[in-house]
Amino acid sequence: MLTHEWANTMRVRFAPSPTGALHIGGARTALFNWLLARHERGELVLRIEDTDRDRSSPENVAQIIDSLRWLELDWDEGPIFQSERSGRHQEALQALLDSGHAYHSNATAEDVKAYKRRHGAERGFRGEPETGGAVRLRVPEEGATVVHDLIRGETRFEHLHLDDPVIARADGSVLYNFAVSIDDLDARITHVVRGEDHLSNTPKQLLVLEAALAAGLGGRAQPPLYAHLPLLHGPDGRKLSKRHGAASLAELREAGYLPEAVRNYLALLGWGSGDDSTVLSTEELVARFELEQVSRNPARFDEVKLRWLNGVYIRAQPADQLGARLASFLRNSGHPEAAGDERLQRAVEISQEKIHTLAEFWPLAGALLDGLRDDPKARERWLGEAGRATLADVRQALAGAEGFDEESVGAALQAIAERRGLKPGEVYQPLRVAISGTTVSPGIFESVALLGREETLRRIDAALGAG
RNA sequence: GCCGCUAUCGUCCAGGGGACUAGGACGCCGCCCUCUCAUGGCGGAAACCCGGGUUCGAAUCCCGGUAGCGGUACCA
Repeated sequence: MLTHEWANTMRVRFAPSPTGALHIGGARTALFNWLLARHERGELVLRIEDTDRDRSSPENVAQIIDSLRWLELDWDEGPIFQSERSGRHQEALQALLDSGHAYHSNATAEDVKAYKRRHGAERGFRGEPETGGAVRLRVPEEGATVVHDLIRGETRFEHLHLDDPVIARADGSVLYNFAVSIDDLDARITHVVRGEDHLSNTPKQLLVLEAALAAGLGGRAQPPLYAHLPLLHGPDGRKLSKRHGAASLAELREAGYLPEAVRNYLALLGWGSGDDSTVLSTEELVARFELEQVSRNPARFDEVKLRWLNGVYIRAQPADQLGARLASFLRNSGHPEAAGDERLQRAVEISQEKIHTLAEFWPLAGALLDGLRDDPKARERWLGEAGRATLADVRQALAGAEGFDEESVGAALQAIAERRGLKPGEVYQPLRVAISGTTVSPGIFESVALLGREETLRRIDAALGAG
């Protein structure tokens, strides 16, 4: 990775705007910056771009930081709040005004349109210096600004096509393209890694940077190198939004995804490991991550694949760790009593290979911890006359079983199937419905053993008496 | 409209002039395992956007078209 001669350490930044929750796209950008910084032993700066006073809120800031923490991404500096840097911004703005790189302009959006109608649609707006109004950056008439993008190669923007951009409002407050440039300069950022939607902004920022440097701002610093990441889309190919599936990190968390699985999955969106491997620990991701391997194509967020990957991580982790995570998940998702249940750990163990997300645990095994589920179809199908007859046998066998662990339960039930000449399922399904209320549960022997003899018989009796 | 980016299985990622009868993963289909649901194993269907050009040879390089996306704010 090339480093600037003016800096011996790579410095990258993640700069979310607190106008909403942290989106999956934003999280991917954060992750890529984090991976890059860790891979290159560089530094990551967190900056909150809150210059849009109307849409930014402290709640959103807290939410974003909370999401980053949940994803277990850390940073070396910040959060720096852009809004707290207005003094510096004013100073820089004045310097550009003084040096003639910027000028006051009262031109409105309508004036710009009219200008283009006169000069041709492809011709950028150029204003005349006035006494008041907004501040525009003076774009050089000749030449072009070339973005040497680390992912896309060179992209050339002819100055002819660029409007003189407004960099400060009439009230003096600065705008995004200006604040970003000055902040990157001051923070001595060496590499800007962000979404492709910023590619078109880059020449403006480069122009601000050049003007600032020419005006004596920034000391020995130089403009950063840029890398524009392909955008992330929803499953339908359209922009990611709340309308389809989980769109924010918070929703992913509530859906029971594990942060390490989310990191793994997100890393695969727009980046290839180089050797076709898909399951990569965070350590491996850090070791392998290269900006050069980042794809230029937009990617779709596919929750189905995330779910599969999440299942891989769920199965791979130690059962006691999964138990602890499930306890905390249940506590936060409306089942605090189950979180404290001493049988939870065992219930988790017998469910581990059957669930893909933390949220899938409760529907599968919750009946073992609290009460019966209500599934009329299941009762109708399995607790009819034949089912109840079988169940009566099952009751007797279980009541008289030697012990009540998985093995003895299994032995007792198998004996019934043989004696009555039934297929295993014909014995197990009535029992499953009797003890859980539904047709889906962890393994029947394990489930019965977990319930214990007393509770199992109680539930069987209820089923036998019900019809 | 103008400016820009992108284009390989349904999706993600490989392949970057001959090793391509285009590889891996998810998903899908079939079979096996099996007490439900899963897991696991085996097998299968499935793609180089279109048209020109360069070349002995193009998925790969060039041009054009088309499509998708982004920008075009006194938003970020």
